[in-house]
This record gives sequence, C-alpha cells and structure tokens, in this order.
Amino acid sequence: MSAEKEITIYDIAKQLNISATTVSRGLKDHPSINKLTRKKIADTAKELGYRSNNFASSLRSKKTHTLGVIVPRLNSYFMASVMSGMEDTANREGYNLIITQSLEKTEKEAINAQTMFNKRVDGLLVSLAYDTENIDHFFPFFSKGIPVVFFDRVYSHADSTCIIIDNFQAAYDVTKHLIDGGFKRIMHLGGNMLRNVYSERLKGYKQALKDHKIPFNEKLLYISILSEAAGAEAAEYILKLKTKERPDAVFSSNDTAAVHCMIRLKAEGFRIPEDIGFAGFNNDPISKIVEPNLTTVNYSGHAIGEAAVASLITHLAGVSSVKTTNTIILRSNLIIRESSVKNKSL
Amino acid sequence: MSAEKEITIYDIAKQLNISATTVSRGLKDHPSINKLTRKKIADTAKELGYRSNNFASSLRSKKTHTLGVIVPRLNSYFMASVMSGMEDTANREGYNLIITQSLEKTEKEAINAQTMFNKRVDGLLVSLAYDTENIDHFFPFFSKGIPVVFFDRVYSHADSTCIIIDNFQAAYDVTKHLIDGGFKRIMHLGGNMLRNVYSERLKGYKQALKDHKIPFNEKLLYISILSEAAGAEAAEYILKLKTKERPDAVFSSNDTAAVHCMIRLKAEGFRIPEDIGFAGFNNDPISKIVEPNLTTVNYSGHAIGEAAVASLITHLAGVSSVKTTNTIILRSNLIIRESSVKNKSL
DNA sequence: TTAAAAATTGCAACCGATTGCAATTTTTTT
DNA sequence: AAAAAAATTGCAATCGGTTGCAATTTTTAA
Repeated sequence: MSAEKEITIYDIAKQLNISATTVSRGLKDHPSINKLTRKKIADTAKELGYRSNNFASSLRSKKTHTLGVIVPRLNSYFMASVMSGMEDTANREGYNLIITQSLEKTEKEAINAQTMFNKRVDGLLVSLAYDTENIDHFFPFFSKGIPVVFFDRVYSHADSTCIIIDNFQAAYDVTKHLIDGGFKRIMHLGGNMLRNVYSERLKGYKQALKDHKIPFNEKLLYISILSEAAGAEAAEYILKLKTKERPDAVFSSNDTAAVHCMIRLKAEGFRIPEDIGFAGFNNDPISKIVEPNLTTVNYSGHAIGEAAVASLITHLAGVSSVKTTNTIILRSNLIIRESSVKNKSL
Repeated sequence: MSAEKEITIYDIAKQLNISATTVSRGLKDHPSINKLTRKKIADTAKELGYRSNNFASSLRSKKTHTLGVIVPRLNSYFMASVMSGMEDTANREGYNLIITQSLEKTEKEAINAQTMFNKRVDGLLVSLAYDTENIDHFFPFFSKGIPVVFFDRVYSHADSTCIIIDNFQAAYDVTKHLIDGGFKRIMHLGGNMLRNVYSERLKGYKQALKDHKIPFNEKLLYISILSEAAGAEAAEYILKLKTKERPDAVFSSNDTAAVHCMIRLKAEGFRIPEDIGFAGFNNDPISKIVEPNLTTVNYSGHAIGEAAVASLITHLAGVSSVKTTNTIILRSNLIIRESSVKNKSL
C-alpha cells in the first residue's frame, strides 16, 4: 500500500551526525550518553516517527519482552479478572502477553508450552489443567533458566514461585461458618486432588470438622470436575442417598457446581437453606443470581494476575532469585449470603 | 543456567554439508528444493533439536505471524468463547495472538492499537469499545495496508471485513416472539447507538413493532451501558412509571441487564412472565440460572472467533482482497425459555 | 550426441538493533 | 600545565534467517 519506509536508528544517526550506537544507547537511556545528546535523539526520533524494531532487538539481545500465559479456560469471571490484572502490570512494565488456553487438557497444555518455548517468551505464567500430573512439559523452561510462575492452580516446584490464596484457611472458614450455623452433615464437592486448590480446600474442610468433633464421612465427599453437569450429578447423588444419610449442607469447591446442584435440588422441592444449606467458592457473578444467593469465598483475580506478573518481572530483572520468594499468598474473604443462613435475620 | 547453545540452520547446513540457504528453504518446503534433501534437512533438524528463531525470520521477512486482538472485556462467556475460537484457528495456521482489553475505553483501545502497531502484528482483530466514535486510531494500519477485521462490535469501513450476526433479524424475532405471546407494551433496553449491535437490535425491535401495528413508544426505550447496575436502574425506571405506562415485557440487548432488571423487579413482587415478560441476548450462562430461565438469542462466539481469524489469514495470504469479502454473517437462533411464555405449557 | 529447458543449490548482501572494547573528549587532580 | 580519571562516543562484529540472482546439475528435447 503506502511506501513510507520505516525509520531506523540509522536515519536518526544520520540526521544528527552521530553513530547508530549512540542512538541505540540514547533511546534506552543508557547512562553513558550525554543528557543533551539523549534529548536530541529522543526529539529526532519523535520527529521522524521512529518506532523500534523488536525483532532486530530481540535477535541481538535475546530478550523478547513477551510473557506466555497458559490457563485452563478463559471463560470464567475469575480468569478474565486475572488476565486483566496481568495485562495491566505487563503493559506498565513494557511486556506483552501471549495468552493460551489448555481447555483443561494436559496435552494442549504441553503443546501450548512448546509454542511458548519456540516463541521464546521471557517467562511463563501457568495455572494448571484439571488433570495435569507432572510438569515435564515445562522442563525446557527450567533447564534453560526461563522463569515459570504458577498461580491459583499451582505445582510446588523448587524453581518456581507460586501465587495463591490460603485455600485451606478459606475452606476452613466456610466449613466453620456452616457448622456454627447449625449444619451437621456437611457434604463437600471437591475437584481433582492433584490440584492444590481442591486438595487444600478438602483439608480445610476436614480440619474444621475435626476441630468441631464431627467425624469425616466418606459418603459426604463427592469428587468431580465441578462443571455445570457435575453439579447436577452431585444433586442426583444426594437424591439417591437414604433420607437419613443425606447432607444438610453442601460446601462446593466452586460456585458453578454449587449453583447447578442447588438448582437441581430446588427442582425436587428442597428448600434452601432450610432443607439444605449451600456454600461455594469464587464469588462468581452467578452466585448473586441464583436464589437464594450463594455464600461463597471471594478473592481478587485481578490481584493474583498483578502479583504473578510483578513477581515474574522481578525475577527477569534479576532482583530476586526464584529461590528467594517461593510463595505469595493473597487475601480472600468469606461472603455470607442467604444460602447458608437458616435464621432469616441475616 | 544450562549452556546448551541454540541450534541454527548453520549447524544443520554444516552437518549435511550444504548451504544455509538450502536449509532455510528446505525447512519451509520451498518448491525448488529436492525432496530427498528436504527430508534430510527435516530429519537433521529434529535430530539436533532445532527450533526456528522467529526474530531473525521476522527481521528479514517483515512478517511476525502474530495477530493482535482488541476486545472490550474478556470477562464474559461470549468473549471467552470468541478467544477460544480465535486461538484454535490461529494456532492451526501457525499464528499467535496478542490479546488486549480496552475495558470499554476508547483511550485504552487507542493505546492498545498503538502497541500492536509497534509490535508489528500482521493483522488486527477488533471488537470496539462502548463509546468509540471514530477509528482514527486504526489509521496507521489502514495506511500501511495491515488488514483489520472487526467482529461483533464492528465499524463499517471500506477497507475492513466485518464478522457479525444478523442483529436486526435476531431482535426482530425476539420482539415478534413476545408480540405473538400476547405482550403489547414491550420495553427495550438498548446500548450505545454508536455500536452496530445495539442500533441494529433497536431497529429490529422497531420493525417488528411496526409490522404488528404497535406504535413505538419513546418511554419504553431505555439506553444504558447494559451493566448489572444499569439493569437494576432500568428496573427502578420501570417502577417509577405510572402503572398504566409500565411495560408488560422487556427485551434487553444483553442478558446481564435483563437478569438484573428481572431480579430487581422480582424483589418488588413482580411475577415473571405473568406481570412482566423478559427476553435477553447472548445466551450467557446466567440466563439459565435466573428464575424463571431467560429467553435469549444464542450465537456462537467460537464460530465468530474462527471466522474472524480465518478471514484475516486469508487476506494475509493474499487470496482475497479486503474489498472482496466485506461482511460475513453468522447464524444465530432464538432460545425460548420460561421468562417469556405466559402459557405454562411450554 | 548436443543444445535447450528445468530443477537444484549456493553466494553474499541484507534486515535493524546491540555490545565489547577502543578511541576521543572532558573534567579532576596534582 | 601535565597527568590521571571520568565521561562520551564510535567501530565493527554479531544475532539467525531470507532472498535476488547466478552457478551448477539434471532432465528433456532436438
């Protein structure tokens, strides 16, 4: 189309009658360049409409200023918030993101990792797929010293930083809240125990039971992928239990499963929370729409995204080693709504 | 960390005792390279663990194999689906995506466009922010001949392809469905008329009224940003109307506003659909959770994402000019649920 | 068998910024 | 004012593919 050719540092150099070296240094505020020269370079660059060529730069410097992101899925409010936080921080620091989804499949996760590796991202941000068992597919990164930061669904690994919330404590608090509210047979809908988020929540749930002298009941534990369908299936499971064996409350590891379980039971005539109380996890928008509104655990995806990128960039800058800061724990809080409060005086 | 140095085409060339030129061509199946040689190169590349250096390649060829994506927000089920579709297609074709959000701000949209431009994406995929009035910020792309594809929230422009659904027809169908169901005072919750999606839906709504001899009533049109809060405010607006002036149905341009409007009215004792019917747009997951379930328009974000990327890549390949295919319209369908059906025999 | 056409392969310049080290200029110190 | 130290600037090689054009080899045609 248009033939306006790109301006390079050589054009700036020629115009100012200095070397390209000086221009290159001047443009990135290298300390050895005279202030006045630096200003002249900046002005000329602007005047000529110069824009840096990342490829030439990356080729030589071996830095891409690009971070790879691998998440299970983008289509949740939580993940979208995380992305938003990551993007804010990355942009601010001059980095770009390449975002991919594993769609909960280890295989796709591995392919994505491979792609990222080939794209030579400076660092990687990962939240693991549902059933990823090992992290061999990230080995090339470790062996090459490319920092990998895990967030939310993490994998404890000596060379990586993890950004999480205190899932154990949050689950403990939810369970305690239910117990304090008079619920005695609390069921837990959990996810794959390979994932820290689900195993920690289960632990917190168990600990709360224990601290309140309630025996853990294997029949009141239902493990699934926590999808909409899985939530409905959990309801079917409950319906099949003998009346006396049924739970009087459900604590789900996510809101999606909680809500769909609720809906199914409501359709069967269960009153909530009178017949069965409910609590979820995530504070997804649906938790405020389902009736009654769902008690849940709120935590900021945006903050997690920011923390993850900030931590990664810190590593890249060499300020801190990956060994130094190994885990960053962010705040979460319990939001009590009608689904778990029998006493209407909420 | 590790010192294993990168394998380059020169290493392959040396090993096979041929030139780097031949290796370069062989690796990308250039027709002038002998089949056998090609195979030897491929084998050696695999054996040595060669990975192409995109920067060197991009530097010379001036192609980045990267597509820029600018969306208003990622945190909706629809957009996440779009991303998923885009990613699938892009990966399959050997392209990568750089995804950014404008957060509905024209200003951020412009900054993102600038970043994309500097990153020298091969093409751009855009869904416009809520109140973007002109597309001057994409001018650098047009003037440089970099293809821009608009999807969903498009801007009619001679040099760009648009991927949309037939918003007019879909809205017409929704409105007709309500009219056929006996609703006579149908309110419309619309978005900014700058955005095709909202203006087309309003047109479809008006046309359906007209075709059924129902006069358009200015008081039954409520324009907002269609957020959760806006939905609730629309409810307040309805409540402030004199009883006789109130609508007996609401057709919202998105599910979010519809649902929150519904919730607010339900809290005031309105029965749905008996007192007031509802229909939304998007088939968001919340439409299946709210009670009663919301009638809505379903269309595939995934398909839109796929079509957008496919179209863009076609342009890049030079197969079709941007002028040739100007608009691609995808399928949508009305999903009728309880919120709009008075007769319980649904 | 030889000339002409087609298929392969390689030379060498090039894309644009970066960087170690040397050279030059300016400032400080003695 | 000369020597030493500090601040600036530039040379030239380098990063790893890509590509126009020429050279060489192979195949086909005459």
